[in-house]
Amino acid sequence: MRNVKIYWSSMTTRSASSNRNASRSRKLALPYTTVDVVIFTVLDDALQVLLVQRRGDGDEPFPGRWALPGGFVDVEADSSLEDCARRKLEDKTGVASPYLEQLGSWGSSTRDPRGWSATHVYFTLIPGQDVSLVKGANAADVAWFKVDEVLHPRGLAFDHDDILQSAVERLRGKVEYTSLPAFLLPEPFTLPQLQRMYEVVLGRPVDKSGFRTRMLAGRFLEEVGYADGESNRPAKGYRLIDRLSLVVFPRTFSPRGAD
Amino acid sequence: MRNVKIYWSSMTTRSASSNRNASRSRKLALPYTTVDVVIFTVLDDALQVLLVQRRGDGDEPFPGRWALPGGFVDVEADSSLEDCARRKLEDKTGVASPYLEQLGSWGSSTRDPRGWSATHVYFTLIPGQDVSLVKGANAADVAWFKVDEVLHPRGLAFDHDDILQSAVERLRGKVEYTSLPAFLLPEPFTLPQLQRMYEVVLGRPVDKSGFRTRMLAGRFLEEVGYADGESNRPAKGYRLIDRLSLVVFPRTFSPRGAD
DNA sequence: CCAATAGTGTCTTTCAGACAGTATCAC
DNA sequence: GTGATACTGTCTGAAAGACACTATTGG
Repeated sequence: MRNVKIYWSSMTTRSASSNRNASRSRKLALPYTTVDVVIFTVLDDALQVLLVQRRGDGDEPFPGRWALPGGFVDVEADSSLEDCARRKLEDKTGVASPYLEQLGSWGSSTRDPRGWSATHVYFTLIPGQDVSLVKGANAADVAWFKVDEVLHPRGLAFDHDDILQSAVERLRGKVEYTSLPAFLLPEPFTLPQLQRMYEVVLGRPVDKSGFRTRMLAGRFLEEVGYADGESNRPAKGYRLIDRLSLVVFPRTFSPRGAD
Repeated sequence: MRNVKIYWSSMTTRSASSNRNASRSRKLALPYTTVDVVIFTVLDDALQVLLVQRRGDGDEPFPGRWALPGGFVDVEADSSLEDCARRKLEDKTGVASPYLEQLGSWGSSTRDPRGWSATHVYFTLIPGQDVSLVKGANAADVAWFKVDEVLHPRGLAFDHDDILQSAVERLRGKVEYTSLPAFLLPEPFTLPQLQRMYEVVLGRPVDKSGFRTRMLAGRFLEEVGYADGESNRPAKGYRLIDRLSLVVFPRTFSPRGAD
């Protein structure tokens, strides 16, 4: 025998102030709304993440600390959350990545010292080579960091350690059964290169034969000439048939149900 | 050769107004922040979702239309997004469901006619029996609906059709390889009952033998006596060892890689 | 005995994992 | 030829799918 409130509790409270279209001058305090982007790449055979150093002066929280790129939603400029995320990604990297996935949202009264805030987090994978140029042409406050070194010891601004942790788990999880790592390579790429991406992200070797079978069975790659080899047998070049969508394999790479 | 902005664009704009802890009286407009909950159950051998009818009077948008339960984050009362979702769930159902998963967030300038808004969506599964009492004790504006009938024709308020669609896809997807449907049953339950939950959600029959092997191999159930049968062999009763966490099976139920 | 549902055994097919073998380049 | 890397073939073992079989209740 429980009781049930009939109307939306907050809704009711809110409409009691009887201003419908006014988005300013209200009674109820609104949380801050931000968007952050976790940008992964593989450089130097290591999984890396793009971080931005917060300003050391002024009155902003976490001065001088490194953080995920992101910021407040701009009601005038951003038409949607994904739109906002895409712009932040392009601002920092110059890359208009087609693949952008929502990771989740984090919101609480304590995560930002300025007040109640909620952030919508997206993540993406981009080819590292494309961006190194940008980084070189810039100052020290945008940089790639090896994920493992960022996570211990933890030290990012806000709750970005938690967010990054989640992103890495999601990434490693999905790599087991999707074609995600293909987004880490510039096209055209070879199967051995792609295999390397899987190995770097997963942190373990992958069998060559099984790997090739799987990739080709996925029907998401199309041949496009040969890569110019170094001094051995040249590998076939491939590119994604559809650079937007992800292929899901029917099984994971190695069933971990070993007990 | 791309260019890179050094500072967070929105952040900069914002701090230019030079008020750090003030959460009111600013220049920048803030989006509305809401939380919605997709509450699933199985009743009458059908997957159902809890909906709330919006008020027909007043100046609120989508009067009289059905919507997912949810509403504005209350900065005073809610300490976090999940906290907020849990309260809304309990308000509507009286159930303090241990399992609550974040589905994603939807935010844009157009989804709410009152202005830029972003909603954080959670979803949960609860035993239908527990709640039917509550519904009986109440008026007509909280009710269960068969998911299939809600989705076509679509007709929910806001973008709740899209959200529900996503929730159903996520649910069906995860049911293939997790123990999710166990949350649809009151404890103790039997394996045949659990199998039924899988079949209802997936919309197809599941092999008995394989099903039992899988569930028992998952080591997430513990025996607890026998169910009092009707007029045939009584089944063993089980309950979840850990009512909070989900078990992930190494493979999906039926590899859909059939082309 | 029968009906009905719970639970098990067994065969087959499929497929990942392992690894050995072959192919094609530079020198 | 050698060395190096790309690519393929084959065997094996584990597990899912299908389905027949046994078990335990009430009447």
